[in-house]
Amino acid sequence: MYYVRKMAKSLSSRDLIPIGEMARRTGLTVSAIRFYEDKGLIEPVRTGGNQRRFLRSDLRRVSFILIAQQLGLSLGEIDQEMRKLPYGRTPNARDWRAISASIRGRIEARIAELERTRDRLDGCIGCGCLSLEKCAIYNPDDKLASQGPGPRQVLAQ
Amino acid sequence: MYYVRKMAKSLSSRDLIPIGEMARRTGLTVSAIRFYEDKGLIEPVRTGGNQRRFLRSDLRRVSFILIAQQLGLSLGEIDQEMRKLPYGRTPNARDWRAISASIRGRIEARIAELERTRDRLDGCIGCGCLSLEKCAIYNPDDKLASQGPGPRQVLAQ
DNA sequence: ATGCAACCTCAACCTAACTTGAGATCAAGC
DNA sequence: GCTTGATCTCAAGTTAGGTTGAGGTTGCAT
Repeated sequence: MYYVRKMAKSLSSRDLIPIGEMARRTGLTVSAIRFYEDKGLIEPVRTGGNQRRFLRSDLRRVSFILIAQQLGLSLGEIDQEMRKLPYGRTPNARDWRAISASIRGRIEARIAELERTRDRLDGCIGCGCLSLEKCAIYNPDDKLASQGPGPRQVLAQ
Repeated sequence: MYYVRKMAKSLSSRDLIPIGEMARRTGLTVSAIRFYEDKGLIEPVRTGGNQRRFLRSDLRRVSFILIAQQLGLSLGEIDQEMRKLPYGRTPNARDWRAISASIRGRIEARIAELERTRDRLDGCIGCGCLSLEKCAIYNPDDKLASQGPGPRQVLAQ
């Protein structure tokens, strides 16, 4: 009897992490962690009293979220990356290498885009046209490539 | 008399632009133009019947907004840049050169930041640690440099 | 067995940059 | 003068990534 009670205590305190401790250990706020659960990024178990308990692997999962966020991915994109893994597994070192490589592509692309903008801006500084019709910055390469909210097309002046 | 009427007509139809035409000529929606006015970025005059009428210089002003937005400035930052100009003048070619130079700085900085991240990621691909404690991406240079909403500090795993 | 910190849910609020809709008015051609 | 399209205001909705607060419950140590 004593033995069983001890086992039970050991299991719950060593491997089931309450949300406050998760917050302390990840640097997130409690509300942010709940928010991520809401978005389906983590799925803690619950105690009989309905309190969240996280597994150690959730720390790894949260680490992944934070790092990917740092790399500029939205929570939606992060969710997608994690769901690519078989059985919704928490990413391990091998997965991380694969995902990192794909993220590297995004970074490269973003850098290239900014470099193009910078070069166009250099040409533009001498020009000072401020005409949407002619501006190389406002009219990058593709005309009318419209997506999402925001300015749609270009004519002006 | 005839002369005066002609002048008046010439003035209003050539130089006072209704919001719909502004929209057509800038590619913005009517609601976006009203929104920019709301934010203080443009200040059209009004007709007796309370309709907005824009000056030709407002086309230039809107061009500036759109180009600066393309360069990654928020509407607030754009407003600040425009208010730097004496008498709230619409930016001309000389102003544009000054502002462009300052914007170029931001772009350079952003590129440098992404390059650092990319290089850290390269180191990280081989590591696969996924530990917030050690991760070079999540722990760039400065610890606890917290600003705005979002993750605050780092400990984990 | 009790006190209190930690936890729970749900709703509302926040910024940015707009859009959408309702209900009313204006301007211009015929 | 009438119709019709363009405009007007004002309120509410949208997405992302959360925060804040109210009001209520749990869990653990003493």
